[in-house]
Amino acid sequence: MKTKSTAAGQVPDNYDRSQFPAFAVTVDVVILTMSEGTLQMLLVRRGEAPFEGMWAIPGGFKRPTETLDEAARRELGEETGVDPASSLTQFGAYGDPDRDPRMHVVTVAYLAVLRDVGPIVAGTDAADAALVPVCDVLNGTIDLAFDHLRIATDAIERVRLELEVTGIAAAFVGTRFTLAELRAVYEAVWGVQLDAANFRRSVIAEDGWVIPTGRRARPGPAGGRPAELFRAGRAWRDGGPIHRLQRTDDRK
Amino acid sequence: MKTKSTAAGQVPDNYDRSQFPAFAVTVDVVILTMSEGTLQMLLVRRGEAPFEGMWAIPGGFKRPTETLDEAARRELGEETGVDPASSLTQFGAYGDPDRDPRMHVVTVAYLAVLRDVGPIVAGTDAADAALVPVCDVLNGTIDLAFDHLRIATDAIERVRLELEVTGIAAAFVGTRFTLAELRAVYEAVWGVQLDAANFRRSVIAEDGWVIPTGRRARPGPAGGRPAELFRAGRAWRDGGPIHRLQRTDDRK
DNA sequence: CCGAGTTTTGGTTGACTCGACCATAACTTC
DNA sequence: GAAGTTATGGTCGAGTCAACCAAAACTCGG
Repeated sequence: MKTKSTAAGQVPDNYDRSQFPAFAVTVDVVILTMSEGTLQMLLVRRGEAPFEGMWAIPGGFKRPTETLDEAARRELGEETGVDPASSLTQFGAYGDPDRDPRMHVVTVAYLAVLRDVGPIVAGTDAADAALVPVCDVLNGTIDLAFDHLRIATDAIERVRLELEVTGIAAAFVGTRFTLAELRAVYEAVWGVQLDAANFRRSVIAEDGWVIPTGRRARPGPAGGRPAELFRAGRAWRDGGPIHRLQRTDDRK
Repeated sequence: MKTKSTAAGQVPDNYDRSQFPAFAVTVDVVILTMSEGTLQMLLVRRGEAPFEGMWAIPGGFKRPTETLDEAARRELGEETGVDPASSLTQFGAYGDPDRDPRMHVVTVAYLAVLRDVGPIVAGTDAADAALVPVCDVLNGTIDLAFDHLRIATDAIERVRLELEVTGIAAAFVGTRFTLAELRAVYEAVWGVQLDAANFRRSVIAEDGWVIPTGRRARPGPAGGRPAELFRAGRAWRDGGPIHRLQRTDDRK
C-alpha cells in the first residue's frame, strides 16, 4: 500500500484507485424453517438473466452505509415478510472469479432460522418464492443458480453443527412448543431418530432450557396424550442440551 | 460509473453499474502457532497511515482473478516465508462502513495454523513482523489497528471450536511429534490442564489418529523418560479425538 | 360407555465413558 | 548410584446414555 494520507480528506490525494480492484459485494441469506415435518429452504426464482427462471438463494447488494449484518437483516425482511428478530448468523464468503458471469462479485452468506414462516412474499427482484425441502436441493432435484448449491450445502453443514454447539434449535419453534416439536427439529436436521423419553430427560435435566407453562397442546389428528407446552429458557444462548452420538447399531 | 459493455454479451445493455456500489475486498490471515509453550499470533507493524506503527493482522487485497482461498494462501506466503501446505480456514467477513477510514473495504478473514514458524519475514507492506502471545492480544496489552481486535478474538474462538470438532491440532505440530507436544496444543488453546495418561489413552484408543514411528524423542533439559514419536494419521481430517469437559472442580 | 389406537411421560438397567489417582518405567543430571 | 523428571500403564468409582418397558392421558369409532 503506497499512500500518504494528507488530511481530514478520507482519500489521500495521490490515491490510485486502480491499485484496489473494485468488487460488488452481496449478501445472500439461506432461510431455513421446519414445515410439514421436514427441513425446508426458502428460494426465489430469478426474474432476469443470468440464470433466468432458475431457483436461487435470496440476497442482494450491500450498501456502503450499512454493516454486513444489517444488510442481511434487510434482505431477510425484503425477501420474506417475516419477523426480523430471528436467528441470523454469518457462515461464509464466496469470491471465485467466475461465480457471476457479469462481474466480479463477492458474496457473504448468512443462515437464518425461522419458526414456520407464514405467507411468503416474492421480493422485489424475484419472480417467485417458495419453500422447498432441503433434501431436494442437496441431491440436485432442484438445481440452483450461480454457486448457490455450494452455499446451500455449506449452510446445511453449518446448521447441523450449530444445532449441537449453540441453541439454534429454539429458533425453529415458536414461543410455545411441545418437546415433540423440538425433537422433530433435531431429527430433521441431523437425519436421526431420537428416543422421546431420553430426549425429554436431556432437555429437562438442567434448567434454563425449557420452562413449563401450565398449558397443554391439543393432540394431533391421531389423538394421543396432549403434550406439555414449554417456552424457551435463557440457556439456549450458549450451547444446546442435546448432542448427537445416539449410535445406530443394535436396536432390538 | 456507467458502463455499457457490448462485448461478449456478458453484461446486459441496460446495465447500470451505479446500482452496485464498489468495494475493496481484502483478505486477512490470522496466523497461529505454538512457540515457547504458548499460543502465539503473527502480527505485522504497519508502515503507513492510517494506524501507522500499530500492530495489525497481515493481509492484502484480493485480485479479481483469484479465489478468496488463493488470495489467503498468497498472503500467507508473502507475509511469512512459510510452507503453503498448512491449515487454512475461512472464518468470517467484516464489512462495517467505518472499519477503514480511507474507503469502504470488506475483508474476509482466514485462520492459518502453522507448526513452529522459522525466521519471520517482514512482508512487502510491513515495517516489521513478530510473534506475540495471543493472551497479550486478547487482554489489550497489544492493541491492534482497524477492527483487528475483533477479528483476532473471533479467530481464537474459532480455533477453540475447531480443535474439538476438526483435527486442526495436528497442524500445530511437526511431522513427528510426541504426545506431550500434542497435549500442549490442547492445553494452550483451551487453557486447561489435561491428564497425560488419560490423554494418551484417548488418542491411542482408536487408530487412525497417531501412528507410532519406532523412534523416540530426546528428553528435554530436565531429563525424564524419552517419549515415543508419532506421526499424524489420516483421521485428523474429520474430527479430533479429544474433547473438552475435563471439569475443573474437585482435584484432590 | 367401552376398547383399540396413539402420543406423552416416567422408570429401570446395563454398558460404556471419563477423570482422578497410583504405580512403574526410562531416562537425565549431579 | 541417588535424586529428579517425564512417560506410560493400571485401576476404580462416578456419571452418562441409549435401549427398553410401562403407565398415563387423550381421540376416535362403535
